[in-house]
Amino acid sequence: MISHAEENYLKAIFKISEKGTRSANTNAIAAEMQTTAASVTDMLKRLAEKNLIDYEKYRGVQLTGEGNRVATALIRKHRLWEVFLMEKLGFAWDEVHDLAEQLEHVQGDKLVDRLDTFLGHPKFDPHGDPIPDAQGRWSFRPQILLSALQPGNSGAVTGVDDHSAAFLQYLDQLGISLGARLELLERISFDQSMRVRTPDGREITLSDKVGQNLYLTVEG
Amino acid sequence: MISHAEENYLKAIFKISEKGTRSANTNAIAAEMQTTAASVTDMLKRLAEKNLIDYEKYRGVQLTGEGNRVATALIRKHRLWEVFLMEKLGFAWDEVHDLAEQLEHVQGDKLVDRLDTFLGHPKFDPHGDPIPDAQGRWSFRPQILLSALQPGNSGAVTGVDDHSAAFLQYLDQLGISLGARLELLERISFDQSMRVRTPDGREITLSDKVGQNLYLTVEG
DNA sequence: ACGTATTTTTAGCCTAATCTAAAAATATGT
DNA sequence: ACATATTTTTAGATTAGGCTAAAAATACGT
Repeated sequence: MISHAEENYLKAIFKISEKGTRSANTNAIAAEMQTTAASVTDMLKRLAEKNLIDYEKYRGVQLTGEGNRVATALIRKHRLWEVFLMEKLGFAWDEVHDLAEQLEHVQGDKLVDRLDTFLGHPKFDPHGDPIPDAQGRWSFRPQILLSALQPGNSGAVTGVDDHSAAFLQYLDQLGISLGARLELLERISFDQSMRVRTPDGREITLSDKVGQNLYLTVEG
Repeated sequence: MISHAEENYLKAIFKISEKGTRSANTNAIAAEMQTTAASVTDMLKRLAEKNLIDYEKYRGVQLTGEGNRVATALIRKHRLWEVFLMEKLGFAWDEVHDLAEQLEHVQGDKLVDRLDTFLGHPKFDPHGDPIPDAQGRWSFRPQILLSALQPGNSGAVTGVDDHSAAFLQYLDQLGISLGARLELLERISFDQSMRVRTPDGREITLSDKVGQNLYLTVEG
């Protein structure tokens, strides 16, 4: 039996390890979980005891095969519920995260699999993040940051890096949603801001910070 | 803030009070919650402290207005999720209870209301139990037990009293689902068993115990 | 109405998960 | 390489929720 708290720690460790830059050390986990380092140490002992992580004092942690399986299943559930909330219940993409955070802890493999079928086996969630399948396999697609695009080229928005409500609401306000085709017209060398053409033909200016958080897939 | 455990106690107290026969005393609550009387006493103190119940030592409990509101909202969520699981995900009616038991604790009024809209504002759940609306108002419809029906009369199955998987699976096996029209042909005086005609024209025999757990609505 | 049975509460203990403060280990800068 | 800074762990306390065993209150049968 794995508690909700334990599940959340496994997910946090997965996320940190995924980024690869930082090692999954105690402080990083504490920051991700919004808790104290002492609490994290406590929990790491418990997770190691259950063979969900490999843990050596002062040396950071790594998920075991089983820990990875649990974290992957959790992410699958989270992202499938996000799709449900947006596609079926009409929530906006900045509203789904907190609800999915609760729904992902509902137990029942049959539930997840039927939800997956009901939604038509989606491969990506409303933020463009991949949804692992029932066997834990991930989908990939080539995507680059808007800020890495050469002026004159265009692509479809397929993901965001920053998942904050503030960023997502700003994108809504700009009329940019997942799938929107953007053309990079010009890069301003002074502040790295970008002049971009939106799907409806408008020309807008985006800051470099926006460009660093928008993933595009360049067509054919 | 009300914890999951507190919510479950409120729901249990509601259920016991609803039946009316027994008062909501400590032992009844312990039985309903599958726990000990000592644990119940502890919790009752906490719930009284939060003004969710009226509690006098040794004298049983009653929900306050607020306690009733919380319990009603919980039942609303539970039953809406049951409808979702059966109608949208194709679960059988003996499978939905345990999943709904988890889903009902997901917080978010907007979620419930949107789910309600998505499902078309159902008034009854897959077991025929009424679903309170967002204001806590209940739907009623006239229904009587099959065992109280006069031979020669017929009605549509609109509810079950026993919600156990064993009973529901037996009904499935008999080809009796919600909405099925049954005609009571004959009552056997020896053991109170009943000869009944099913929607597909078959004649079957049902025990009195089955008759005591099947609610019918008699048309016109 | 009085002794017995039942119900309910109290008391004391347990586990999971969290916290703060202090100690220990590791990392870093000159 | 050594003093200082940072990170991590330990120690001890807290809260929610649950348990068992014993005590107290209430109910019941004759």
